Amino acid sequence: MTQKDDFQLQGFLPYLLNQAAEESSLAFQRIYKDRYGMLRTEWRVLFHLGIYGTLSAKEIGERTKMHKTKISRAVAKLEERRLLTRQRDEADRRLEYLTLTAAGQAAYVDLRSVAKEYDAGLAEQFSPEDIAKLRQMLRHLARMT
Amino acid sequence: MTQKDDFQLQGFLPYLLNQAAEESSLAFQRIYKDRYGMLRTEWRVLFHLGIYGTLSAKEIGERTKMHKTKISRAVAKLEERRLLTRQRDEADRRLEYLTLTAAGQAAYVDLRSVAKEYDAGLAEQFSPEDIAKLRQMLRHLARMT
DNA sequence: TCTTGTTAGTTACAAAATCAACCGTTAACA
DNA sequence: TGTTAACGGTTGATTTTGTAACTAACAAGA
Repeated sequence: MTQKDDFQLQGFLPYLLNQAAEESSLAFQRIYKDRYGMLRTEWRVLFHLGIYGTLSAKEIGERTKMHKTKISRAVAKLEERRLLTRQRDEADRRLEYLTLTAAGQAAYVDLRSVAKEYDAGLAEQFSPEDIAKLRQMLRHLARMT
Repeated sequence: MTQKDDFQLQGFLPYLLNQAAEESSLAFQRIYKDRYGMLRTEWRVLFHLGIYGTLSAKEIGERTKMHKTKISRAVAKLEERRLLTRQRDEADRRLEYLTLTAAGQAAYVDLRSVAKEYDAGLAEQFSPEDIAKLRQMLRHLARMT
């Protein structure tokens, strides 16, 4: 209970970033979980395919920095639920191209609109300049510059 | 591969925050893991006790927003490694007060100095005003205002 | 051709997180 | 009191993640 030293955990960036990330993901998580039974890994894959169209698992890995086993499992789940299909590349048979089905597209479009609204709700708590600055700094910290 | 729509995942705050949090925790994680075999839950408990002195598990939960089972298991591990001790509250026998041992204090002091340096390394990538603003916004998003 | 190495992706097993049920203790109140 | 609910904390079962080893396919050089 007693203050023992002056280190501020609330100022430590990795901690602060984690808390902010967790808190800010909570309500959105509930939506994709309740509505589609998805995990974080799964909506990420879904969004990448929704945004970029057909991609291989490898390309998704490069873009998300998720480990390949996570992607493999997320893809398997999404395929099982008929939200995406795979197509083997005949020129290089190690590769599989992943594409959303109509149902997958629909799920993506739905969740995308939720995400847009959700993001706007977060952003409106700050001035447009501050939010722009925040995004820029986060991209830099995430090495997504 | 084809651009299919204009939604920017790189602008979606929950995603961006997660990526930044993950990336910025990586090197620090390696240190507490390699040096003390700790998990994220464990260094968080250690830091809270190091900073605030004696706390109950419940108080740690309020401060960290970690689930009580996580705390229970982290505390058990830290006790097992003789980094903290428990003392039952005789007035309310449900409560246990947790305090770092000398070894726990030493681990805390060591990791705190690592954290300070680490944080400084992150912070110096931006101007002091920008970093202050970032911290403030993150605290707000984390509801730690 | 025949290694040897690398790559895309999967699988098996261990470690960790989550969730619900649980125990002992205290509080509320009929 | 006696009974019921709430609380602090733990445990066990299930789910999810992480780590390594694996398969199948391709590539490069001798």
